[in-house]
Amino acid sequence: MSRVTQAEARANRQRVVESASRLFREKGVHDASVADVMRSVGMTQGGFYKQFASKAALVDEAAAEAFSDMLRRLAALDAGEGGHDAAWSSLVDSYLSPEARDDHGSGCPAAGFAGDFAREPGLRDTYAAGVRDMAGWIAPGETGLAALSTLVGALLLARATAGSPLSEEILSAARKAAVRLTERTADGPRAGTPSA
Amino acid sequence: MSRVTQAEARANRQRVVESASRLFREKGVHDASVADVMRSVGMTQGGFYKQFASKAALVDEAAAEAFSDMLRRLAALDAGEGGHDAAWSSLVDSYLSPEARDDHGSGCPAAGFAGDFAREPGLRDTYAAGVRDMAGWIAPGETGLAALSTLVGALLLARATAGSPLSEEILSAARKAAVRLTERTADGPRAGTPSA
DNA sequence: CCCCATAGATTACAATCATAATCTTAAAGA
DNA sequence: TCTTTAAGATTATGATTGTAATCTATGGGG
Repeated sequence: MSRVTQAEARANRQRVVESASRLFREKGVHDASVADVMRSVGMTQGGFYKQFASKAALVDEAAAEAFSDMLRRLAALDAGEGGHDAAWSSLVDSYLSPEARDDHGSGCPAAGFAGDFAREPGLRDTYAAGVRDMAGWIAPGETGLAALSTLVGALLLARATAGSPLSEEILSAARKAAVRLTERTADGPRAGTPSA
Repeated sequence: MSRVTQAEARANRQRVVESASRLFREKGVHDASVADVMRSVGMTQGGFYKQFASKAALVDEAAAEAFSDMLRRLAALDAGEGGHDAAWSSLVDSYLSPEARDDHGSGCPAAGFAGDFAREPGLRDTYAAGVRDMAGWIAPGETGLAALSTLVGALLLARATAGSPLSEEILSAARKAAVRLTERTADGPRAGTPSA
């Protein structure tokens, strides 16, 4: 069986990207094979290279998809009551929750792809753009970058120590620290002010 | 050629563990094969399973080795002038330097192994113990855990965005934030005080 | 000095992988 | 309707992997 509508083919391609974005975060880029990804959408690996130049190209698209998904969620948080401060506080709580720690598949792409992009030059632009956007949402300038670092580091440490009581301690400690990092400093105008 | 002194064999085993601890951090656990590790110490994969039960067992030993190495370096920092505060400040600067970002091989095991241990239950005890020790060195209680999260997150983000100017921005922002996290709070006794 | 336990070499194995050529069939264009 | 084109299936390829059996020769204990 084969040959579907152009519209169906485009939808299939999109389903591949979306499923890949989950699988790559869940099992890791290396442990999710092309065949795994295709099978997860009910297809065989046959048509893969008709749609993607290589697995690396799919990784790139999957990361982009995951980041844009995350940014959509962040924008939705802003629409709630309490403005951005409340949205940020809410993000910290959900980002560093035990549920988010255990759910690798739909978690933060900055954390989920960090290990895989660290050794792969060439397609880091997508990742860097996503990180910049996420940090920018948190707070402008250095504050956002520092707070995002804390979130990502705590999530990864909590995942790698899951099962130990230390894992929850890390989440709890980082929750407080992240909020503290975005509070106004006593001796400055705003914590988020760009540096010199 | 084969059969060496018991002492030589023990030394060879140790060299394997040490080389593995570098290689696993440098290329990733998945991309450093057993044959790679053995070849890196001038041997073939033949004798590997005479010394280790599995690759996972070597990963465990390699991580333990990397952590004890890191802790030795931390202890050495404390021996310098200025006491622990100066040691901590010095660690932040070196930990979040561009050199440390680019040198995956001898870098922090909490960061280098984070991705690999996140999906591998069973041998997380070694990793958790190492993380606890490192955080404890930084500061007691939640402060140490939060500061370590910031360091690890920033290092991983900086690595995954290396080549982009964002990478240096992350390092710089996190350097300031890490120090700030360990400063005494204005409205509390000590930042590092254990929580409720 | 002799026997044997064993470190390490050689070789083999069964999986799994990314990639690709080939085939089939139905959609798209005329 | 008829031809072209491409989506997806089937199958193949060559490399790499973790693991392991087998071989060897040499230290170490007697």
